Amino acid sequence: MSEGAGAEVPTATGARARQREQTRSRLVDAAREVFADTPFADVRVGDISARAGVSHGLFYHYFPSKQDVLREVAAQVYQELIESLDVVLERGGTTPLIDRMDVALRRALERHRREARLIAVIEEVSRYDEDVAAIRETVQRKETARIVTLIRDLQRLGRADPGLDAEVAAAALQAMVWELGKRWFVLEDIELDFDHAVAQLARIARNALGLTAGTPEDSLLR
Amino acid sequence: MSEGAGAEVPTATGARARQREQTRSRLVDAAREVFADTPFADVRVGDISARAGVSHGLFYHYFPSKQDVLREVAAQVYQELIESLDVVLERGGTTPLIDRMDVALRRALERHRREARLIAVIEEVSRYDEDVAAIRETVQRKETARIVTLIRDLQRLGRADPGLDAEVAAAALQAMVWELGKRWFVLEDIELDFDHAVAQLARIARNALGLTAGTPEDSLLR
Amino acid sequence: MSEGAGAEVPTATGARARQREQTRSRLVDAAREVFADTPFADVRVGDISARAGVSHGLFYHYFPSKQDVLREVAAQVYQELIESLDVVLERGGTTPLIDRMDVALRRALERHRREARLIAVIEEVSRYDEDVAAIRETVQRKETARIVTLIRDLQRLGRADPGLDAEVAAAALQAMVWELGKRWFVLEDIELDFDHAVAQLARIARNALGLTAGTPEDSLLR
Amino acid sequence: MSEGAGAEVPTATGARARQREQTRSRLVDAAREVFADTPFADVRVGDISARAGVSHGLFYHYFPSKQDVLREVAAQVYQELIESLDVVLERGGTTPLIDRMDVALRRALERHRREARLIAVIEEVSRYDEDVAAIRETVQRKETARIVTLIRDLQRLGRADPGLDAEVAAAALQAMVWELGKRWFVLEDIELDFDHAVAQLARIARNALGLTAGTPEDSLLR
DNA sequence: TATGAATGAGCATTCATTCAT
DNA sequence: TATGAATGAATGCTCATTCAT
Repeated sequence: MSEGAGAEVPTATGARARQREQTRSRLVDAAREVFADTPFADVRVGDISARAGVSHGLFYHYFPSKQDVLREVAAQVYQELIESLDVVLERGGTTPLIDRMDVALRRALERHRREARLIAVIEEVSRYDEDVAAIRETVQRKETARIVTLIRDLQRLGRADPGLDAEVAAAALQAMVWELGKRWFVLEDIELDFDHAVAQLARIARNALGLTAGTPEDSLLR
Repeated sequence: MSEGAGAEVPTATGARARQREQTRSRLVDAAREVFADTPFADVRVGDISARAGVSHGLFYHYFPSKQDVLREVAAQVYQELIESLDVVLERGGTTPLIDRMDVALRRALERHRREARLIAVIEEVSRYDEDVAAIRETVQRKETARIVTLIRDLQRLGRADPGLDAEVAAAALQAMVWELGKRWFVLEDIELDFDHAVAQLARIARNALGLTAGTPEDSLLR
Repeated sequence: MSEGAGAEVPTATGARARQREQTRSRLVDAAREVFADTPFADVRVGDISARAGVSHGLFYHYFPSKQDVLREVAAQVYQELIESLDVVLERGGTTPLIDRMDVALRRALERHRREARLIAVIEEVSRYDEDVAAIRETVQRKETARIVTLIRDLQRLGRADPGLDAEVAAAALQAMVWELGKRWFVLEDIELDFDHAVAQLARIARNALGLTAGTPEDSLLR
Repeated sequence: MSEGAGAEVPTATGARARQREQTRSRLVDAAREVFADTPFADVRVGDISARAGVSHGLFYHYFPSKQDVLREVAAQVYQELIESLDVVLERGGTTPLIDRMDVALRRALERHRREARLIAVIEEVSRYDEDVAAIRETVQRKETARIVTLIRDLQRLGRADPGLDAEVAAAALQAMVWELGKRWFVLEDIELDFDHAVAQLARIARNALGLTAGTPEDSLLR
């Protein structure tokens, strides 16, 4: 055999670790699906383990409780959320300053369309679970901060209404998107063509900030 | 009949009915308090009857289940919500057209400040209880319709951005208020001076709709 | 009807209270039986409620947990134990001083014969349940104190070995009885004729204390 | 065979056996510690293997169940117990007959002081585990028998109360020691100076048996 | 021999709901 | 109408035990 005998133990360990990681993700993935489908309080641990295809008891080798998986799911979902905005909103990105709000809006709504149900559950639980609350708050604050920076940059360039309190404006725009996401994709109160709605929201946002049209040189402003 | 005069029966019945009504509202009030304090799933029927000062079993003389009281509470809260806006937004009111958005915004936020926790619970439950969902949807649609009308009136008078889809704009502004209410008063992510925030939000809303300043005759536009 | 109408409410309440008390005792009695038969850790709440002939859930209307019924049982058993000795050992009783040890010994062993299994369980649980421990300790200390008094009285009259530390001697005699009770009636290591054994133990106890034979006047010593 | 010389196999096997024995005692030692600390029913196999520093599963290579280690522990503890008395009580020992009871008492109490918690657990379990019961019974019977012999020897020499049934007296004295041991060292009801208590118990025992003082020749009586 | 992932049975506990009084 | 005792279904969680590696 060409593989050294000593290598076997680490390999075995590696296999174990891999196996462990796999089972764990299977549980988290199952939890994501279940949480998206069922009111949090009605989710039984058995639903999750069943969907993951493992025994009931095994759940407890990986998570101490139902709330704990949700924490993991929340972290995951929010991570994805912020990553998808980071690219657009980060200073020094490739999107022209003046267009960033538009692009971010579309990205955010796309993401909400996909994860709206989970987001709603996370928000619900964050009302009484401190850990989940902390995760939610951290991510939302980070997102708000990005928007605040964008608005201030625009104000500094004379492109946005200087009378706006950037903090309030950022919170307001963010709130608009999150709540619309919920009504549109979870509560399904609203029926709109996606592209039309995004275009309109972009217009509303631009109006709200008092954005003035860009000039050719704007592409240089990052 | 050996029992007292026939006249007594209606009186007795009246007393009964009054008593009944009283107990019923005591239960609803107790429920409002409990729901505002406790995650819906954790509320036990016993909590409500205990707070109402009646026996556990009596609850079931009035409501078939926990969800049913919530329906009643939801109807109540939403009724109050819409009434407080109706005065402002109804056509033919005394508030000048151009100022209605401002006033409505303030009113709405005041109401949310007071009932934010209940609103959050109702929204949560409406995700899986059709009846509550129907109540919520009806009221919100009514509110949206009012805003749509206002925006269209403003557009017709050449005071608002004619490029806006009034439906989308109305939904967006409404979403902004409801979500800010939750973050501000329930999740307590946001700390803002109430008057400053209201003024800023009014400015944002005006910008968003592209409202142009009013002229003296505007006070005639209702 | 000769009974006043007003009397009905208290009667009804009385009936309720009686009913409640009855159910409670049924549970306690059932618990006594079960605990005597089954290792404490193996007792399921369901065993108790089943033997009491009530539903599983009803148990929890009366006791917060299995340990709590045991506390009640312990209190009961120990109360009976001490009462059966009190009559003999209390100063001013009718039993001549010199005979008290004999009588007490017989009484105690009779009681142990009847309740040995429960006593063993209580002792076991008192190793890790503070409340049960407190009950056991209180009663045993009281019993020891009685014996100490008896020995001191005998020493004062010159009837018992003055070189004995009454505290140690009392503890030793008490220990002898309790442990023999367990080996004889629970572990069933020992097979003895009851009366013969009691007579022998009385002789051993008298020897141990160095009791000198009584004179006719002794019947006056109480 | 490509693996080393044949001589290695026995050596390897020897090493294996040594290793096996080592792991086994590590488990037994760990069990002793755990059982002394934790109510038997609350001891999990995992506690023992964890304290032994081996994996959970490995436990089952050595013992079929928790009860089985306890059997081993019980055997060990009781073996130590009887050995420490054998030296004193065995006929033909070096201790003068008349002093044996004293010495045995002290030895026994020293042993109990050290192992009281384990003894209590073993006794508890022996109430429902036949194997443990057998171990306990065997040792205690052996101990009783030694005392019976001693008492009979003393009676034969006219040194002890001839009216005593040696069987009952032996059981009574043994019971006294075991139970005092538990109350003193496990339940901690009693607080006594060790030497004082031992001296007193010796006096009580001597009284109980009616032992008369020895003469110089007694040292010859063995 | 050693590991620890996986299984599944078992029990305590809670609580909505009913019903005799 | 009002009470609260009684029911029983539902589910979270633990842990002994097995087994693939």
